[in-house]
Amino acid sequence: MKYRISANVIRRLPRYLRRLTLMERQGVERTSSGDLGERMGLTASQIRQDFNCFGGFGQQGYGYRVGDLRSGISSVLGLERTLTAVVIGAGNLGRALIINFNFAECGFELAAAFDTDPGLVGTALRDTPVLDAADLPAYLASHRVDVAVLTLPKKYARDTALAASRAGVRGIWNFTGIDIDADLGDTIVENVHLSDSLLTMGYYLRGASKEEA
Amino acid sequence: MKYRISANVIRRLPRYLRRLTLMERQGVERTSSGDLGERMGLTASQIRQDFNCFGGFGQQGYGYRVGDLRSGISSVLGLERTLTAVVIGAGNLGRALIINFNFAECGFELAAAFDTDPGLVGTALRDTPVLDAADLPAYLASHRVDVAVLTLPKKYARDTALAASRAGVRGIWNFTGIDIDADLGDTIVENVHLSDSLLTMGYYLRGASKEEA
DNA sequence: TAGATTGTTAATCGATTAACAATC
DNA sequence: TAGATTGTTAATCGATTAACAATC
Repeated sequence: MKYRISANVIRRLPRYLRRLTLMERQGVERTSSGDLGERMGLTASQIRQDFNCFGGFGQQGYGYRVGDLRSGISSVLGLERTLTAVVIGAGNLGRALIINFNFAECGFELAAAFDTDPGLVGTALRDTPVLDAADLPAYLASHRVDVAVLTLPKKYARDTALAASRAGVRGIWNFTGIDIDADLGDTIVENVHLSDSLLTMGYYLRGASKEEA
Repeated sequence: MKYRISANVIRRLPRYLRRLTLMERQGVERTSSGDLGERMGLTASQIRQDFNCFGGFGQQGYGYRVGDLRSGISSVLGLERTLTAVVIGAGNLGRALIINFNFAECGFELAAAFDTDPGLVGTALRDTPVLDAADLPAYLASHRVDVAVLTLPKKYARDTALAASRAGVRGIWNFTGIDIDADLGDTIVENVHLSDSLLTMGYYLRGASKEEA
């Protein structure tokens, strides 16, 4: 049990979880660092190192039981404790998340969405009520909200994040495409920059064709 | 000029580009590794190392001209050469990308979207025509498409990726939430797992409150 | 010129890989 | 027991940081 787990390891945990969930569904009951490494493109060594950050999930000479490993990692991520989220901005992206994204599988309950569109306010999207954005401050004051999902226009991002943070929201999942680097105290901000991912792929694509030429 | 640029450096380039674009808009004309590092939370050393992978963008004793640096990085990413993309699946997420995502800024032209919904086929979403998914093979055969954006249901992901790859598509930007690890030759797959990002934040959120308790 | 800041080399740090004794 | 595979320590590799001469 290491004192401090590196961010690299933490960022691999969701991948492990995903793969193990898949294997469990496929009926695979047993695995080993070698087997898992092959499936995931990692070395057996790295996998054993990673798992040993949290104390032995495995059994010498046998390997790992898929179910135990999955629930062990799930527990390291804290998934048995459900946190509460609200989506702020029910445009296309907000709706996509509300309707398609599996918050529960990530240990979150999606309690409500907020929007300014009078045509949306009062409706529900797949069991999630859409409330008036004007009522957000009152809502945050009276409900425990752990995470605010920002899917509203860029220009409101900063102020909304600041207000949410001051109202006790502890995490901001930010899809607005701008970096929120205001002083939010110890509110954690996870900036999702889809463009980073496409730009990176673009680099490799263009590089690849350059070598051909 | 290093022989091989590490993936770590490449993944930082979009962040540099974003920040420099912002600074340019704000009218900042000049910067230094120290200044930029402070703005971005990186060390001056690292920034100089990163930039020197591509040959000096700066001037000793002066620093970097923001515009030059931005266009230098833009050029490293290959943004002057436009690639072509199509979105496959015009549900909420697909529409969110078509309508809100700035493909042009990432060096892509969004040529078309594909869906099976007869109510959508034939319409246009912000200048992007929505075509019948049944015509996708014919389209790929007759148009150069560099990247397919997968925003369709999970179950079609693998087959669609395979078909696209065989039809000459060189990159798959995959939002379906499953890892596509079929043998796609040298087609590059960029899997976007939004859940990874939320799970990671969840880990830190839960950890933070544990320490409080 | 003097001051500032790069480009680049050297030192440190951390992460990955290899090796192997422990043990199921 | 013999074979397999972990947990863990040691070795390697790469990435970040520090230092400093070059130079604008």
